[in-house]
Amino acid sequence: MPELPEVETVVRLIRGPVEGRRIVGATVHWRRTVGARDFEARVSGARIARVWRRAKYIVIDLERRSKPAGAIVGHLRMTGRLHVEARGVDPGPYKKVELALDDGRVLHFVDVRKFGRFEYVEDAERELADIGPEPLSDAFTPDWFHAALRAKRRVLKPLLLDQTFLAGLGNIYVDESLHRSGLHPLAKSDRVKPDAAARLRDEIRAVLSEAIEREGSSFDVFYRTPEGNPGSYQDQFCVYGRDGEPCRACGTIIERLVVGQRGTHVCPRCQPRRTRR
DNA sequence: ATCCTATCCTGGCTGC
DNA sequence: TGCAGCCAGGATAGGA
Repeated sequence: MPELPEVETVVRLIRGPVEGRRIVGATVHWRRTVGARDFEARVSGARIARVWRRAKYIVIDLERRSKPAGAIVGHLRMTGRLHVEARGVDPGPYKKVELALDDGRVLHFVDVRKFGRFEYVEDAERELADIGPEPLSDAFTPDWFHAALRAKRRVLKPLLLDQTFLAGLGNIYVDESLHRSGLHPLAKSDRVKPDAAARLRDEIRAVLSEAIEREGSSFDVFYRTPEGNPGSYQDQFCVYGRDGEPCRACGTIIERLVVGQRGTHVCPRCQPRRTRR
């Protein structure tokens, strides 16, 4: 659901309203969302220095007296939302945390379910140290990718979903990237040839970039940008959620299977189980 | 090392 | 129409 493009969209739209603001008060409506009992004390009075993204995490760097003072690390999981509203706006029954800002506005963390997290940490870099490279960064080179795939002996799709291997991909964008590269989700990672790895790397970057341009994907009521708008990348889906419909590339009916307990969508013609020749 | 299952949650869908 | 039951999904823990 919220994967890299959706989280990136949230970060970009939250950044303007909150960077530079001071948190003048914190209200926790659901304790498990923030974990620690002292969340309110840790964040109250701090200034928001920077908002950034790592994988699917939203990081809000804090400072006190111009010195780093920990961070808030948020994760939307499936249904979390972050948005800034004028004081007095009721975010509805699923509100979990709210941060009052010094301009009178309020940053809301809302979640229909209770999987999302919005926690204070001393050292965000350390907390996120085990995550793999950012697919849109220069570190994600074809050579690195091919070597990394070969070093693992895993089924391709679950490996791509593994955040310690590569950051930010979720069910939707993995299915789309695999389709565009002509690779089957059940392929073994160590059997992916250098040119196929390079192709997959390019398609991952293209899919993510295009999805960011379109402010992510919305196909149910859950994901909305902080401004309340749906994304539009769902209109570009080639396979995700299209089982039973014809492949846009070849007309073959898209199939749904389960890989690593995840609903998985493939075109059996574009993504042959065994590599041709 | 890798894989599999359960857990957390709730709205929405399916089938009777 | 009403309702029970199932499913989706990201991350993580624990077991095989």
